[in-house]
Amino acid sequence: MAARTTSKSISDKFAAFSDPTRLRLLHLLRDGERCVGDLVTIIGLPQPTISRHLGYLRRSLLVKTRKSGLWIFYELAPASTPAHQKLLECLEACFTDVPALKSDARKAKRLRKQGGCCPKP
Amino acid sequence: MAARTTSKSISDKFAAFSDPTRLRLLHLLRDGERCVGDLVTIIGLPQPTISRHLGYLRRSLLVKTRKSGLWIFYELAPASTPAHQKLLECLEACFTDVPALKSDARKAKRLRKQGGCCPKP
DNA sequence: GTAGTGTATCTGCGTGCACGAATATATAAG
DNA sequence: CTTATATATTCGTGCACGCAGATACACTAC
Repeated sequence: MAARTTSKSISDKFAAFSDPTRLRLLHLLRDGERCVGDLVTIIGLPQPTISRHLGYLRRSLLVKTRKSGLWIFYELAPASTPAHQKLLECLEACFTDVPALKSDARKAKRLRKQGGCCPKP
Repeated sequence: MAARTTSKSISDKFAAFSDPTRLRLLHLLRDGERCVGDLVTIIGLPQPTISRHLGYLRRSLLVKTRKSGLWIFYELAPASTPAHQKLLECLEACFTDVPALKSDARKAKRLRKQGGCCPKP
């Protein structure tokens, strides 16, 4: 359904939300941008896997990227439609449904304090 | 991801929302229960296709069924979690995103007046 | 230039869904 | 019991995804 080319349909956004790993990524990005390396550290899956999921999120226009030297920072895209806005609200609500989100949040907080893997601009 | 057996995870609910036909079915059920035949009439796809999508929605616990004689009535299931509640709110918001929903609503209203294909209990 | 790090993409394999077509189940009517 | 109607399921094909591993690309440092 979600093609390899940029696809802005709402169905593709729902599809993006339908994978637990992508839900974890989106949830992590709620408190600001992150570089790929930090996301890999927090989630604990291989880097190519994380990059593939981030690519999926980018193509469904759920995240934006910013390049700074060697690092690429991902952040949530602002809501473009009412349905997109409601989906972002789902993200908050999922916190009680998906157990992994809680431990992710703990690791994320710790990593912020330590500075992460890349220089903060 | 979404198994053929009953699956109550929130990811499967997102997956259920990620198909345009299922989005149309869910949207139609917002104003009360419908029998399969009426849904077929409104959507305009083959009956086995509609039944297959309804089965998917049933397994993800998004709809409930009620049997009455020869007919099976489908209706939206009440929200079971905060995320489920937000998803139902997405349904409203999708109205502006998915063009098919508008013409579905027109056909649905007309069919209500005509009584549909099955006796109303 | 070479080396090294951060990120993205490709390859191969397995699984599950979408669809069309045909068939199966269930209830009702004669 | 036979027929008709309403709904569900199965079969086969094609496609897109998930993962792991290997590799390619981009930028930086030396």
